[in-house]
Amino acid sequence: MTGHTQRGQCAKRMSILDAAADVFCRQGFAAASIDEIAAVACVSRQTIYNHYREKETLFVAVVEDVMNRANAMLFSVLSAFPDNADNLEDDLTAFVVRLNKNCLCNHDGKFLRKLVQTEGERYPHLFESWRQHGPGKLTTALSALLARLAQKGTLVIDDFDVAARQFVALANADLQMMTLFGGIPTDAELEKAARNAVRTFLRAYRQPPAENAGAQPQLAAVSG
Amino acid sequence: MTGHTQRGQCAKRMSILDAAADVFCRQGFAAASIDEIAAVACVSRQTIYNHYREKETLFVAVVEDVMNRANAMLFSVLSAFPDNADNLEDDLTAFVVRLNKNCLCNHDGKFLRKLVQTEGERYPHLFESWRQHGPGKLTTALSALLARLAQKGTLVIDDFDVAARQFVALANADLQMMTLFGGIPTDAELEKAARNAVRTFLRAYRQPPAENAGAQPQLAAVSG
DNA sequence: GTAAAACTAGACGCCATTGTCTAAGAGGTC
DNA sequence: GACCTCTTAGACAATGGCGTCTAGTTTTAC
Repeated sequence: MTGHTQRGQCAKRMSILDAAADVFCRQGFAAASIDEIAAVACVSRQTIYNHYREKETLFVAVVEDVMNRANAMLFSVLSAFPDNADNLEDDLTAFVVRLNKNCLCNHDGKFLRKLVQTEGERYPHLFESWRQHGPGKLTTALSALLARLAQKGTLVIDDFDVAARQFVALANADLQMMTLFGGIPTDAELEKAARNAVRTFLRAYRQPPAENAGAQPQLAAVSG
Repeated sequence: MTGHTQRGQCAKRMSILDAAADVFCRQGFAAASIDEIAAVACVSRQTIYNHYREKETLFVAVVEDVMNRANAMLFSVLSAFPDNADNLEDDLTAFVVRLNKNCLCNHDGKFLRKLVQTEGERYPHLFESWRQHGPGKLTTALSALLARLAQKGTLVIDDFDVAARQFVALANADLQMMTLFGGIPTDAELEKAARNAVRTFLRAYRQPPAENAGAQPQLAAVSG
């Protein structure tokens, strides 16, 4: 009965979710029509209503689906944060490239950002979840990872949360304009943007080479 | 005939524009209804159709109105960019506070950002104009202003455009999350965010003091 | 005061969309 | 082949918004 019929159903469900994500992202919730979603998904309109009772249910399902994918990807990228300090600039640059490419500048990232800004006030719980598991998690995790580097004496950081936010901000500095209107950066642009970001970040936070010998430089100025 | 009737008409027009900006910003173009705009503006629906032929005309008028205000404000803020290098940290911090408060975190800034992201692909010319006179202008102008500081030997910058983008990115690093979901930062938060941004920017770009003179390595002045 | 212009309130037709319903087809298992 | 479930295409009522029109009221100009 159920069980093997599931494959077909599952395929339909995914097809619908993908199509709906596409249309919702382009049109926004209000302007997106079920008919268009059905057409894009190559599925009858009734099938959509069978799986998801109404438009809003579908919308919530789409968001959760995209969020799950994005969270998994973010976790995966974060787990490859450089651990040792030789070649820190190159390693951090590669990390930023992966972060931008797979989390912030890809389809899902664009969708979630757009969505939160447009429908965030109307669906607060949805936004809350994104905030905690998306960028919130990113900042928290990065903060811990930077702390690890600082503990090794590679970086000098007074406020890890601030540094984490600045790291992300710098990583996006060159791409923000492009991603804002939907452009997808090339590999070369990603590389260059990441290099710029990391250089500036390291200039600001890198442990300066011990000038006098065992001088502990820069006693981590006051945290705000 | 015309001329003095303008006052009443003009008041109505502005009232409509304000109300429409409010509703369009909250609901998005598709979900915004003329009836609601009329109600918010305390004006009959027909009056709206008298002034602006149809919904899209009204929308374009609103965007242009907000853009003009925002451009004027941006110009005003930019013209107060610090010129001399004594007290650079404090002066830059005050500048960033003004920039964030009056250009990026205020109603108009929020509206334009939201708008571009939601309707930008549907109204490309509108977006183009914003891009040139809004953030595009900001980056270009900042780039020139930073060059002026660099020429005085205060800052060491290899790529002014990159530095300008990073300056803006850092200025927003701590506020992005908040402004994303519509929150308006308090004065204290603005101050702190600006201070963090400027400190990191200066650590990365400030001319290092001559090393072998009376050098404390990098005073990174902690001021309050 | 009078005439013209602007504003209001409401009714109206039109169209797109949502969500339901029905009859028929496709695909699988027993 | 019989049966069951999922799917499809299309018809359907209901809703709501847009834009027009009309009749009546207020404001402004002279």
